[in-house]
Amino acid sequence: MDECQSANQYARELLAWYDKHHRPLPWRQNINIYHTWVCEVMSQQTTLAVVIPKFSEFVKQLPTVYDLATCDEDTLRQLWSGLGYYARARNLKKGAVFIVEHLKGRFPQSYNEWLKIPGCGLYTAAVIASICFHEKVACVDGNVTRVVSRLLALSKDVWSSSGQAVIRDFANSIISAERPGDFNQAMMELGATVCRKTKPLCLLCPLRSQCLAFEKNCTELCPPQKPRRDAVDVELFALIVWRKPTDTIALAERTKGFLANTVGFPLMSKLEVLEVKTALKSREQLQLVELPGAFTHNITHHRISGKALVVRVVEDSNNAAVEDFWQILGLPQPFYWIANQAIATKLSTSLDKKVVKLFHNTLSCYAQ
DNA sequence: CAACCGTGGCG
DNA sequence: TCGCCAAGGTT
Repeated sequence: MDECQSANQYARELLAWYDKHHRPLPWRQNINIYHTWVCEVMSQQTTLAVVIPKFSEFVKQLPTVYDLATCDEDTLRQLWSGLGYYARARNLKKGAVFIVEHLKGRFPQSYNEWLKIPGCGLYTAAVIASICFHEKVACVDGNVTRVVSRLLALSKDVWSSSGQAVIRDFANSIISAERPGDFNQAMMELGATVCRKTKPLCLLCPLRSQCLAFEKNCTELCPPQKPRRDAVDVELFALIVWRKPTDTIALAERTKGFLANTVGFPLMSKLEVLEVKTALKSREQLQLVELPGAFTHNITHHRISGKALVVRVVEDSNNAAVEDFWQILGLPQPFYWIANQAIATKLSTSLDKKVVKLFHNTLSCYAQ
């Protein structure tokens, strides 16, 4: 029963600290399964400061799982704009549709059931199950990994799947049976505010007396740095197909490469730009202009230097020429004509917003 | 299992 | 300014 005693001590100290010091996050006001699900998916791989306003707007516009399941894609994109990893938003909606269509709108009630929901992995299922259903299952995120690796003075291999299993097993061995949800949130809160990656505030830590890394004075080595890919430079071109007479612009659902499955300007390599130029030689009604200026944009480990090309459709009567051109180049389908004035409200990704800014800057230059 | 994917904020 | 990073999941 030694193990039980010490486990209780971890949880007891941690929860006492949490009760006193936790931050008042909007989704903690009162427990709501839908809110918990949305905020946890939103919070994946991002920072809470960014999530908080986005979360509030999201649940204001889509207050229930029914609203999410039936919302249009454009609304979803706008609500997710700025959060990145758009597959999370698509999966969230997929999950809502699944819950409405196959579960009669009744949320899954357990860890194992939540694991079946799209975009819901070990972490998210554990958080939801513990907070909403008091299931005794520990979540493991970057914070929990850091806290546990220090408690146990683990200075290597905590990020691999086997290492994560070790972290998870330990967290499960000390989780509070009475308040599993608060325990999980407390571990993350401790990692975020006290047991920080750099300059941890050990003197304020409720688990200090049980922390091996503190005892050995090796918190800087625990956990080891996450392995990262080397940065890669990429040159990218965005295609702005512009029907000048009607002042409309083509946006497409990109199907591959960067920002796949999002709507915006077709993106291409320098090589593909050459194909565009060749295709345009025999089409006098389409004029190609490279916009002055450039933009930079990072996507994971890619350092993108981008330029924008305008394909100007001179005569509006010639819609067929564009269709033809689009198909020959294998540009992403389907594509839509959007009024130039409304274009900013239709774009969701940060990269597309940079592109359109370049375009509008140029237009205003010519107007003067 | 390693690689992949977006973004805004911060030191 | 710029590299690093943050409440992961999918393939």
